[in-house]
Amino acid sequence: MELLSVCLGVYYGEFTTAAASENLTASQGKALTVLRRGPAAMRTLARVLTCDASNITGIVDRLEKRGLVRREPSTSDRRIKNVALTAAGENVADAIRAKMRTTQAGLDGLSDEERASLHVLLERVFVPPTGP
Amino acid sequence: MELLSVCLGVYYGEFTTAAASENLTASQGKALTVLRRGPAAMRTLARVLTCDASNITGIVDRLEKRGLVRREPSTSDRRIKNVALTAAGENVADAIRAKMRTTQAGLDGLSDEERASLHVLLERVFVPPTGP
DNA sequence: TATTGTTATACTCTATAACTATA
DNA sequence: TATAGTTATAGAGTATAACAATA
Repeated sequence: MELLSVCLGVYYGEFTTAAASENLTASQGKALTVLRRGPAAMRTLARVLTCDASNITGIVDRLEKRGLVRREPSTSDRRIKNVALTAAGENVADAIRAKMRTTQAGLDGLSDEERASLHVLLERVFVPPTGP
Repeated sequence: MELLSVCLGVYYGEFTTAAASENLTASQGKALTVLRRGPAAMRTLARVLTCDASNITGIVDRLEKRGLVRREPSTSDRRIKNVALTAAGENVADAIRAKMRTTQAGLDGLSDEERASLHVLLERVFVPPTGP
């Protein structure tokens, strides 16, 4: 428990620093990281970032003002706005990922077998089994 | 890397919820958790919470107003104020810890051997070797 | 001179509540 | 009626810069 807290603190600290080096807050960096997988509705973004939907407006506002994301109307539901990374946003998201050096180096220091083992153990601790 | 981010989210979310159930923010809860190990100077607290020293004033102010911590002058250096948990603060810190049920249950689900293995792997990834 | 804690300031994140436009 | 996004608001966290007291 203690060690988990320390490790996750290191990880979060490194992510915050990486985001800051691109002049982004941790929340903004996290939003870009999420959008790296593909566009998402404002509501979806709120759920993934585990914050109230009203907060997303401001976060996306600031990212959009810097040209890192854009809002696109949904074709199927006119209430929905999808947020997508711009080319500049993709570059920044990639840059943040690349700057997670300590964590990445630590992972690279493990053998494939050890990495797989860590993966399994972390999943068992943190990813709750989906009941029927 | 991806999984680490998920684990961090789960752990941090659970901690935030546990702190909120005691009407505390995550930062306040973290401060109590740190002080559980013993009193610390304002400056030390800032370093552990990885934030600027100026922020600690407000965080400790709010905790002190609720009677969870107290400021004590250092006997050896009159510039220093040590922050210590009150009895009430200890109770709240214990309550937060007890409410980290999902994480604790996940850890309890591992065998002693698996837990030891996880410990070793996490240390290798996150705790950098101290060079000479 | 350097360090500790504080204050003042500005920005961001956060939840709540109320609003609009759609469904 | 219910949902998606927005706005307004208030409280909290955050870094920066400047300050008084002490080392």
